[in-house]
Amino acid sequence: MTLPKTGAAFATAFRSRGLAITHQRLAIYEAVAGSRAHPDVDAIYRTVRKSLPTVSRGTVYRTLETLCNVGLVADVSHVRGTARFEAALEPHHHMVCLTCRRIIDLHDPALDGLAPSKAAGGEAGGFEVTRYQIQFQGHCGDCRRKRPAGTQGKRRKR
Amino acid sequence: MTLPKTGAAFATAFRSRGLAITHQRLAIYEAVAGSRAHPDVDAIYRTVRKSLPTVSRGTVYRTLETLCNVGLVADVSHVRGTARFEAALEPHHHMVCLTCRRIIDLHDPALDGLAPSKAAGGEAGGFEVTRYQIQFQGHCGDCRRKRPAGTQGKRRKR
DNA sequence: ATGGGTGCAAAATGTTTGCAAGTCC
DNA sequence: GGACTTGCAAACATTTTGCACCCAT
Repeated sequence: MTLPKTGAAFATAFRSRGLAITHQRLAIYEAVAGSRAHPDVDAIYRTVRKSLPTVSRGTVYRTLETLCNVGLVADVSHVRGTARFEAALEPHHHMVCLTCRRIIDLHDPALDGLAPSKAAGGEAGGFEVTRYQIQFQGHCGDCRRKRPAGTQGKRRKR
Repeated sequence: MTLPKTGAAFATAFRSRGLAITHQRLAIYEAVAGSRAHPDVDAIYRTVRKSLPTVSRGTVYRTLETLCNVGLVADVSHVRGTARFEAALEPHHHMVCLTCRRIIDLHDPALDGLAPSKAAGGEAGGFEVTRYQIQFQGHCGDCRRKRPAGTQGKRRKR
């Protein structure tokens, strides 16, 4: 689970869910897995076009959603959708409910003062941290009460 | 700096930058400051319409950008813009360059195992954390070398 | 063969922008 | 009065969707 999934892992993830393995899906997955740049849809689209000149953007969108659902790919910006705002008070963190998209403020002194250790960030060289923010994702009390549990929604609408 | 800015702080922030204080700006700021729900543009627009029935969405967008720039309001989802993806490896964190928008992976064991302390989240009641992700924001080595320093860009394009 | 997947194009969202008119200092 | 703001509408960018055809299983 540490390095890029092999084609085998890819095939397994799909077969076990009854999803077809297509050239497009493979190519799109490889485009993401082969980049360290956290590419956006357009970058992925352009990359895939090189090997499959006829793919459409629609397929890229649909496939990325599928890949996210099967857990092979992740959307980096975990709070997606329309922009959301808050009054700028002192820095704090957020708990994001994956079911109802509610965002709950979290002020917790225990989480202050973190910093990436020098050793860690390979490419971190010279990165100057202005501030940071933690997003705890999960399910809020309300939603857990409503839905049994583990009954996760699909990818949220943008 | 702890509780919602007063009208005075609002006026100061604007005057000191030569920005006009208008009904719209005040109402929009109050709509954000008066909500704990991290409202999106549309929610803010609808709230403001109650007192200023003629405001336009354009003004809401522009004003929110202005408020972000003067530091009175913050965009909750700090990694905004188009959706960006990565292969799902083990959980890790990100350093986001505010200048060039580059996202750098950060694997740092020292940052694992965090959890919101029970005491903290007032509304946290029953929130079940599935995972979490830290975003360190700042400026990457490359950008710091190029621009003197403190020369921050405006709000990034969506 | 057959049902899910793809390509294409249109539609739906969300956000930005140009410009004339209005407002704040 | 002059510069900054607003409202409006059009332009843009991004993402979603309907539908006919195609291809993995």
